[in-house]
Amino acid sequence: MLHTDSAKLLETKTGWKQNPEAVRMDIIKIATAEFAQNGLSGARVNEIAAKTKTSKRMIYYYFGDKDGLYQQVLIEAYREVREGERELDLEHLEPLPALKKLVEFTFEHHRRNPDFIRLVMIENIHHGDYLKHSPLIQTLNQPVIERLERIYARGLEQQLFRAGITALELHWQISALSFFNVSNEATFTLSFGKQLFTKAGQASLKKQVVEMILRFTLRPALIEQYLSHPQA
Amino acid sequence: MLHTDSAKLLETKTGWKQNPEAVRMDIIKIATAEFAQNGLSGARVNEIAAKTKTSKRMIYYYFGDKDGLYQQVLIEAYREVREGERELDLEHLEPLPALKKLVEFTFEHHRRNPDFIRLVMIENIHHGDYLKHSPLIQTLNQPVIERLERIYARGLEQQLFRAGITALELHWQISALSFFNVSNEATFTLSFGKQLFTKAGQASLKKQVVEMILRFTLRPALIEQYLSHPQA
DNA sequence: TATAATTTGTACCATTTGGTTCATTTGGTC
DNA sequence: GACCAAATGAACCAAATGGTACAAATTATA
Repeated sequence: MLHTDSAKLLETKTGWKQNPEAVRMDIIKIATAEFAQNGLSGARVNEIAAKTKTSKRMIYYYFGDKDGLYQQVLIEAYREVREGERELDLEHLEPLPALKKLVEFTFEHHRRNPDFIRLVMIENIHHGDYLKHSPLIQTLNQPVIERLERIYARGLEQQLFRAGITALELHWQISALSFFNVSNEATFTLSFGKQLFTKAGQASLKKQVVEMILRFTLRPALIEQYLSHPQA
Repeated sequence: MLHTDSAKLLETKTGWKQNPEAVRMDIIKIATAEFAQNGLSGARVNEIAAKTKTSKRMIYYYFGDKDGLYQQVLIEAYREVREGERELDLEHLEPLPALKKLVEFTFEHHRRNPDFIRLVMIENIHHGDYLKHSPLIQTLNQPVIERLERIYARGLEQQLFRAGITALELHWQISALSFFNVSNEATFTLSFGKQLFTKAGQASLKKQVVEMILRFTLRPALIEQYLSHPQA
């Protein structure tokens, strides 16, 4: 009975053919949602197993223990999200539109991946203890900075951007604004109402975030010229 | 033996005299640290009880169950943090210094209260379910917006600030930058190195955050004039 | 001082939870 | 088709965990 569904996935080769990779990914998918929803200690291995196409036995067979599963979930989540960012082609754009597009994309990308955001929150609650053991992450994240660096360098060259800004700090700022928007929606809403989290509110917020980054980066003399201001 | 210490706290009135409020606060103090460190499901009632001057029995006597304790911890944390913000007197300052001081204060205040930040993170993981049942929070948070509103209104009047900004969005932005700085330190460090979290890195970051808010708020024509720029 | 109400300590319990044991099935290979 | 290694299922377990029963101590009160 458990196999009526999974059989389809598993018989990619001849006949039955065991397909560990598919089973592994099925477990990770389910576990991702479960950890994101309930946290590390909040998630239940039994619950994860029940929602999986396979059994608890398999979770321990493939991942050793709960922590091992959580760790793989984390890494997979990072990989997938960073993968999604790679499509973004900014090299052929002028510095200002490139920066604008990058900010908009980051803002939307975070919004579209709340489970990833939640996993990162959870990992931060744990002081990054599980990501520590995976040297893969630096490699995975480095390109983000380099891309931003190139945009900034071009903007400097063209005397569009002011000097004295580091790509790392700029990335930090873009991340902060985009991350917080998703991570703290619940408490912010309870404290100050839903306004900012309606469709209109989010659109406005995105625009403001873009403006904030651009006004920070542009040479002041160019701000009026490059930013449209509808009502004043 | 348990009473050798607590007795001192408890005999504020005549003789022994039970002092529930002191016991309650002792429990909350310990529980705050424990929840902040381990999350809701991660924290252990037994552990909290052990570190307390009193017993597990008392926790259930005063707070009903684990959730009840967590809820009180949350509310108390909010109250205490907001209390700390009230000392800030901005009314007698000119709009620009007032805004600058507010941003700097928020940035430092978050940094100084990591346990509060962690509790808010945890509560967001739980979709704000426990704060929902406490109508006190809106009341507790409203003043922050009003204070910012007054600063902005004065800045507008003096033609220092540009039009079209809402106090709520501005507060959101200040919060985002200050919150993220503490909440995501672990994963950000693992991804991009410790640079931004050394003493020098944090000082720079604070300065950049202030600049970002001011450049966003000031009328462009006034930026060069009001912001010092040492190296260019 | 008898009595009622509040407060606290000890021992205990039912359930849940992460994790395992053992046996079986499956697919490939000689 | 005999045999082996990989993969899987079901029942089971010890420990941890939130929570409680019961009784004792303390205080206030009449």
